[in-house]
Amino acid sequence: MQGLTKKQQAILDYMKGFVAQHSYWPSIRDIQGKFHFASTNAVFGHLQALERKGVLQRIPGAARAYKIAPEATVDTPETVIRYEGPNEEAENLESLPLMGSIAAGFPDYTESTGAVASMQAAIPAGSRRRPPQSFALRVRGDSMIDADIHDGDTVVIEPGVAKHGDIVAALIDGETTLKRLIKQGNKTYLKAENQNYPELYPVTELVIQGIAKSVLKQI
Amino acid sequence: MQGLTKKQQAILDYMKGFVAQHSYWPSIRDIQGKFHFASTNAVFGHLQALERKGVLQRIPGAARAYKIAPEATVDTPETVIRYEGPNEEAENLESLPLMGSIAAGFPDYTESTGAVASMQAAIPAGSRRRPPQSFALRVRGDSMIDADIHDGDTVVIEPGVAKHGDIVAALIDGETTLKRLIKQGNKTYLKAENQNYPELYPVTELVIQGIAKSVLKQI
DNA sequence: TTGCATAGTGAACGGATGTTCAATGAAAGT
DNA sequence: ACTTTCATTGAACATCCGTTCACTATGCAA
Repeated sequence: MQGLTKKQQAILDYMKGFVAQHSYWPSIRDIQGKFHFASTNAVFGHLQALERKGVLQRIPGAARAYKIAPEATVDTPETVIRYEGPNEEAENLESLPLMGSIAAGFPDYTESTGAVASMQAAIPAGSRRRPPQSFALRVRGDSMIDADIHDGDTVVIEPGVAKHGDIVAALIDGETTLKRLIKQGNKTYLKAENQNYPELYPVTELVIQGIAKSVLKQI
Repeated sequence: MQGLTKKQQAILDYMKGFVAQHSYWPSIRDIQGKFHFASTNAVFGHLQALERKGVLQRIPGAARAYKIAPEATVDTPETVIRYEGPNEEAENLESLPLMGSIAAGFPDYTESTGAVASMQAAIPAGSRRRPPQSFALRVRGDSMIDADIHDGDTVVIEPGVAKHGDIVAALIDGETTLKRLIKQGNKTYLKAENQNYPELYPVTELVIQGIAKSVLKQI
């Protein structure tokens, strides 16, 4: 049960990004096209590997249907946050599965890759009533403590167009990080809310998975 | 651009709920089965209607692939907190209405409860392993700011036996207040976490509605 | 009445998509 | 050297699933 291969990680990242962008999963042939495989079976094998390693769950026979396995590592209860309108039926309710953890620090690979492997991006569709497509992420790291977001907190992420000053979940080097979005002219930065961290983190290509709307803190 | 039909709304809600639970969209036949249609075309027509009305976007030819149009109307977010185990079915869920708002200050205002009546907290029906019965309360007042609980926050309350040091929702003079429970010998106090408030609030008869387990903060 | 949108049945088509079989080669561990 | 795992090709299969066609029925507005 070791870490993921480079390509497995890349495929997983692509799937996460795809889902975050489209709100539905890619087909095997979508992935095949992206990675220029000559056979769908190449993708199929990787997906099997991802499932065998426990980071992805396939739904046999169903098209564009996957689940990201919740983090197997030690953590507190699988908290789920849900938005709901008044007087709604139970079946109409929406839950935000806890997709995994999010790094609040910049990716530094001093530690092994295993811990970071099982992140998840967005999924879900959303509620017409309130959040369009929301999901919850557990925060790891301390780079946002000045924004009162600490290690172990759970943030609710909503997809949407991020503005200057928003706290966003962004995909950097295959890992989702939580940072404040800074726009200066035509340049974009990600800023950690921690005096001990470098002020601005310039980015050219940026995949924003959503905007942090609220924080759930364990007392 | 009139509103949705009852059935259109129901189908849309079902799709949203399905995605929230499974992290992938339902197929047309999934919907068909749910609503006991004899033909897939019944669903197909409704999906077309939903798309024509602009609330749903189909991706032609792609299976289980949809997008939900962001909602135009703006209203106050009806935030609800919910605990759930992984891989839980929606049918097992039950929702309990929110009790109202909770005063984080000692009872001093005389306010009606009407404004906050419509929130709901939901918990899984079957799973005893997680919170037995949880509910959410919106915090009013500032008496717990030293515990990082501010006005407007939402706290998740779990029934249970409160220990010394727990933050509890207690009923005082007919109003629920949020305080830290202090036990000294055989005496019990409620303590506000605010330097400007009196340290201890002695109580003889105490109705504890639950223990605050987590806080949801709007960013 | 005449439309027109909504709502539905029943059957069928065809493409999209997951899945399997056979086979090759490289890298890594025994 | 031998086995295992990983990575990939190529072709084909089975079916899931979106889509279309033909037809019926209701309620509503012009």
